[in-house]
Amino acid sequence: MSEGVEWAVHCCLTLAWLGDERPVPAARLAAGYELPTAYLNKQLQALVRAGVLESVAGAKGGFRLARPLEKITLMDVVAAVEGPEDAFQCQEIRRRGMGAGAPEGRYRAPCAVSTAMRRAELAWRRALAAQTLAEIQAAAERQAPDLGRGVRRWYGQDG
Amino acid sequence: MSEGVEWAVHCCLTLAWLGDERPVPAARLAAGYELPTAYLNKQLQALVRAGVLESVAGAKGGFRLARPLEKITLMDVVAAVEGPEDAFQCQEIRRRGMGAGAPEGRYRAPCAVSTAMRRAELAWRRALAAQTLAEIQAAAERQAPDLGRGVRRWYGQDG
DNA sequence: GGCCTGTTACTCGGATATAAGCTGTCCGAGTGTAGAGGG
DNA sequence: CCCTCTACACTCGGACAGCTTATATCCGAGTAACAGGCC
Repeated sequence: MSEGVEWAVHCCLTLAWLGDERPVPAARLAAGYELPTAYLNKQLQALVRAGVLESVAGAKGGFRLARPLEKITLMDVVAAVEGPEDAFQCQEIRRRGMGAGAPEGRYRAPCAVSTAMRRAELAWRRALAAQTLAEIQAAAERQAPDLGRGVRRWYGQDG
Repeated sequence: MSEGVEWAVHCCLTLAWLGDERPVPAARLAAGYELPTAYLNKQLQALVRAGVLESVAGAKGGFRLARPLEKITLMDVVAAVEGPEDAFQCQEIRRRGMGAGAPEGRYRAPCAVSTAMRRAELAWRRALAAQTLAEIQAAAERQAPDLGRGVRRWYGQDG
């Protein structure tokens, strides 16, 4: 899996801690985690296309959350970065080779292998959609209650 | 996800339909689905290393199931082909940049983002482990009851 | 003093190189088989 | 007729290229802020 997912989630949490007062530039977010600025910008653009973030152009511009953290699920972020298509793609190899001269209606029903894989992937997607970023933020603050304050201080220091 | 997973599952089903009378060469299995022989051989070797298949060397050699289909889960096959490591790898970016000068015990607990992603992946793995290849075979035969006969006929034709 | 305008600096956004991993291929080591020869 | 030895052909197994995808980077279009000039 692409590591851009981790970057995206952390950036969303950071944006939430900073509040929506003013947008945060990609370069600033990248500095906060020592990430390559331009490449992180690419991931943020994907989040904008998915409707998770909003981008503000011009001076004092940057990115901000498009909606509150309670309404953003892990599924939204993963789908934005990794793409909406399924990880397992059935190539229908059952029709090739020995299955070439099969009667017409044999392949009417989807491949049993594909069905089984899709069932597992659905469980994954459901687990992702069941968790909002707000819950993750709450879990992080349960570990370190002053995390939000620390983020705001770091961004206020020289930003 | 690698398409070798689909190949591996279909080959296991084929081996089960043919029975354990005699091992089946990789070239024969590849012909059955019009797959590149040498590359399929690579995937089959991975299954052997995982203990799912057994390989027989020499003339009249080939591959056979190491245990009955009821005792092989989708998880076994996926882990054998894709590798046992998790898809989501936490890079611990929370420690970099703004989190560099944090106190000692802050990162004692695992990252909340990583925990959330791991939870979803665990659901995926559980769904994979809950399905045996025998159940998939049963589902396939429910769609086409004469599938096993067809496979045996094709392999008996010129093999 | 207030308003308008031109400049400017800063931002996003997409087009462009580079590296890694998946896909595909090839050849050698090993081994069971089959056949021939001898007892 | 049966046993043994030898040569062989077939198999797996790992080492070697080609290509798609992910990673990283750069530069241009656009825009909001700001300063200066004009009313």
